[in-house]
Amino acid sequence: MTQIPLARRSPVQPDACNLAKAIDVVGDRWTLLILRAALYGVRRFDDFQAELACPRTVLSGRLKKLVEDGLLTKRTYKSPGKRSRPEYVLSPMGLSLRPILIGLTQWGDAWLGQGETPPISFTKAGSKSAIRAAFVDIEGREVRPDQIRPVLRG
Amino acid sequence: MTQIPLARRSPVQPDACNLAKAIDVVGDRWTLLILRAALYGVRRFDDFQAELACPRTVLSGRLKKLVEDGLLTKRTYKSPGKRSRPEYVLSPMGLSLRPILIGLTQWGDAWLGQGETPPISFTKAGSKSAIRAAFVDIEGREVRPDQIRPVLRG
DNA sequence: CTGAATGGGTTCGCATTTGAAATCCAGACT
DNA sequence: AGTCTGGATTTCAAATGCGAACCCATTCAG
Repeated sequence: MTQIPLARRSPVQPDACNLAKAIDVVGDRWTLLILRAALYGVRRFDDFQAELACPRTVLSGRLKKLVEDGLLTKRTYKSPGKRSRPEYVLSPMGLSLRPILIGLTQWGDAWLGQGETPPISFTKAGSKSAIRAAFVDIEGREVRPDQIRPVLRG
Repeated sequence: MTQIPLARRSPVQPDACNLAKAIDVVGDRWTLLILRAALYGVRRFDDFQAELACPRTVLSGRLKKLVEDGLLTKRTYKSPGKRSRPEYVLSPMGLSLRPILIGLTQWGDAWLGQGETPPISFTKAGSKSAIRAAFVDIEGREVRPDQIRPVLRG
């Protein structure tokens, strides 16, 4: 197992680090739960609310921030015979978080699932064997975790 | 671009979902920032504090929770001529979050980096070309995002 | 033309969490 | 004995969170 050498500070200041910026955008419980629901296709205010069981104030605030940050797009839908309503759909920026949330799901399956079969898993279309989050080189071949090396700019 | 079909509810109840459980464990700004630092090798209370600039109360609480949840291991170190101190090192459970945080870093590079060269990137040992987070099938070959299919248990 | 129903919020009051600073504590060094 | 230092807890104001109630516009039913 990779042992990480002791460091007094991280090599990149948090405020210059895109990971820290990403954490500012998605590093919040409700925000992550909203994105989880959105990736499953939930789009409407009341559906989010039923799904998350969170205060409407919080939901309203988080949706607004997600739209401002560009992860969700607010647009209008209209079912026939009903008035038009806003719905919140994932933008490309939001959609591209999918691998990360699937990775986190699988991490949860491995460490928090108490040995039970995961309720949901992922396969390649047309295949039955499971896929997993990993790293690949430029040619799409897997790179094992102990082969990963950080490189600082400069 | 994959368009996700409308759903009123997600296919897995949040409290049965390992993603939701994972979010309960790591879905917090300070927790994520602590893990970020830990993955770069930070281990000691004051080093975390200098790195994060967060209240010591909050840091103390988060470290305790991370130990309880099993992501960090509290152990003792002793520099010669100094008294022994606790340090917080990543457990295997914590280490296995690395791909996810690297993935999130690259997501931030892509969407929040304002076109600048990322301050840190990752390569395969002995190679110069960058690696990226992706999905692989059982044989370690990449699976494109639009090929991913969720499968419910049952 | 009312009146209720529905979806999508906002307002309000209170409880919890957070932040910043001060304090505490144990062991090593002088 | 006194001081320094890393690792925390205490204190209290300020921010954020929660839940419930309320508001608003539209549509449908009578």
